[in-house]
Amino acid sequence: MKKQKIICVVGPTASGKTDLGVSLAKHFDGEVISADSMQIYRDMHIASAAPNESEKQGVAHHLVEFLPYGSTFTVADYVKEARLKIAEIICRGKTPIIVGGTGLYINSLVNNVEFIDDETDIKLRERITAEFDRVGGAEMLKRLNKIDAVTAAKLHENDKRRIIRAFEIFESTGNTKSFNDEMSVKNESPYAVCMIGITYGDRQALYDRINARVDIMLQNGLLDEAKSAFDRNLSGGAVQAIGHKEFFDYFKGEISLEEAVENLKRSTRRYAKRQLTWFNKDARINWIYKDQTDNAATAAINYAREEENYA
RNA sequence: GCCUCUGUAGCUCAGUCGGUAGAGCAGGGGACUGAAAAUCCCCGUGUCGUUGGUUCGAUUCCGACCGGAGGCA
Repeated sequence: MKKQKIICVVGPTASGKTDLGVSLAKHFDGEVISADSMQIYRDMHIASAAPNESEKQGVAHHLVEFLPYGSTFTVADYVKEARLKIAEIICRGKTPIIVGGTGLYINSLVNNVEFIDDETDIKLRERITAEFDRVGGAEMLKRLNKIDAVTAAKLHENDKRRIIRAFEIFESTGNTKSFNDEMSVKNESPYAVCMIGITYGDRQALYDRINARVDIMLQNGLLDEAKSAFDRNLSGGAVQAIGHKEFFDYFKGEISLEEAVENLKRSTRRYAKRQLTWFNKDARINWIYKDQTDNAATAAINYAREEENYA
């Protein structure tokens, strides 16, 4: 079966992915599918840097600001939705362009990871978490080693979330996480993907961009947006977003606004670094360095044109 | 002008009763399969202000000088 061609734009926050995605969409008659774990939520438009109508330039954008702030959404949900969107776009005879910075979402989609069709069992998770808190990470890891040595060997005793998840998988499916992981990538991907990465060659230049963008967000009303999130006091994926939680201590009167802004900038910088760590190991990515090229859009279009850049 | 305090990592500061030094923050590297903007792991050589002296040996003690802060006039 012939593989479906898709273009994928990745990179750290504030590197200009949105812009580049739109340029590619216009050139290749495409539609954008976001791969961003925060832009999916509503009511955090400024913090998540979701594209506004003028930035979209008439290009259709999918999986952006379509979920209530307090809801939960998982990688499995993402892959399911994104696959549907890709199929729809191809049906329309257009090119799907995945744009985003959430490495886990992108990898899972592009590598065709198959998730078991199953809801997250919160009760089970809570039970295992309580057990973890009772006996400690070292003991939990020891127990995990008995049922799934492969996974246990990869985890540190402090890696609470992953240890808990490993037990969660075992108890709900009866299979080990390592077995499920292996099974999850058995089927070959139906996509031929051209991965384009955008960043700055000079780390400091990226950080300068990030700092400046935070200041712009503040001018655009980030504080009010964060305040209303604070007042609603919801739970769910969105509360983890960088951009709101950094102001919570300020609203409580524990730190100054200035400190909160510095914390926000720092969190964003660290996030960008983690994103780079994630993407740097993906050999398929064709990198564009914004501070070393005159025209990022042209460079990206050239990559997307060459058949050899699809894998 | 005199007196006191002070000068150690990018920043804030410990410390060495004399054997060339270490924390926090910043920063760097890595991991990542259902919370992922989350979560987790690893990483500290720097003319110890400059310059003389004492000493086997000085960042540490003494002197001078150069910065900085405060006080007295």
